[in-house]
Amino acid sequence: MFPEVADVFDALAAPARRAILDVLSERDEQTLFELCGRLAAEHDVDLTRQAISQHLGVLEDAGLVSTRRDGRYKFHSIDVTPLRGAMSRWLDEEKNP
Amino acid sequence: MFPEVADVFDALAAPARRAILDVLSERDEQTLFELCGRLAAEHDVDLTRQAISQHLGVLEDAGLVSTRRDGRYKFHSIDVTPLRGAMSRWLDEEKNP
DNA sequence: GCCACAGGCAAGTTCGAACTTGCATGCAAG
DNA sequence: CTTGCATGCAAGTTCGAACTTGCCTGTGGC
Repeated sequence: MFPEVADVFDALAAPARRAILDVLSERDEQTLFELCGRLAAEHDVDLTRQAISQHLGVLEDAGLVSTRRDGRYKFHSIDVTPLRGAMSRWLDEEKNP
Repeated sequence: MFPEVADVFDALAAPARRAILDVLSERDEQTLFELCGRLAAEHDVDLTRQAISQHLGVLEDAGLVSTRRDGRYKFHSIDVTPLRGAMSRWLDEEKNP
């Protein structure tokens, strides 16, 4: 039930999803419509709302985005914790001669 | 002409390529045939030699693998430098309140 | 109640990465 | 030079992710 490391890499593979993480790293707690606007305006991402929603679902399944529901709004935030776990397999094995 | 950040994420997207990096992180300077053997034996990667070669090409284009030619042998080594550059966009912006 | 807004679900299309197959190249040992 | 091994190139197939389209659900304001 917990996100796998492979899901993290799959999530990072799409440029649109990396742009979403960029937008969320500037400010947390953004709604789907806010994200769509910022992506189109500042990141040259011209996708439909549904496409962005699907990307957010992938990011959420990978554990990179957490959500909070409030009425008819759903706020999205970034969580970089899985990033460290995914990269540690190569970055932690530093040569210490 | 230098590898782009997007190439790094594309390279990391395929499980077979992550397995290649795992094998190379255990020991550098391995040939294509050595890699094929270790991948099949220890990582459940059952691909043809040509497939592994193509994956190595992608990794090399991304700057994650460096090569050295000696006669009819080609030795491959891992280079984690592009990994840090690719991840810094999110991991470096740590909250320092 | 009704309407407008925020978001979710599902089926269909398309396009490219991944993989295979077959042949070509280059080097080295005999 | 011939033979065998390590690698490279190129064309073809397949399968799934990405994206769109259309409709549905739910919430809040009037």
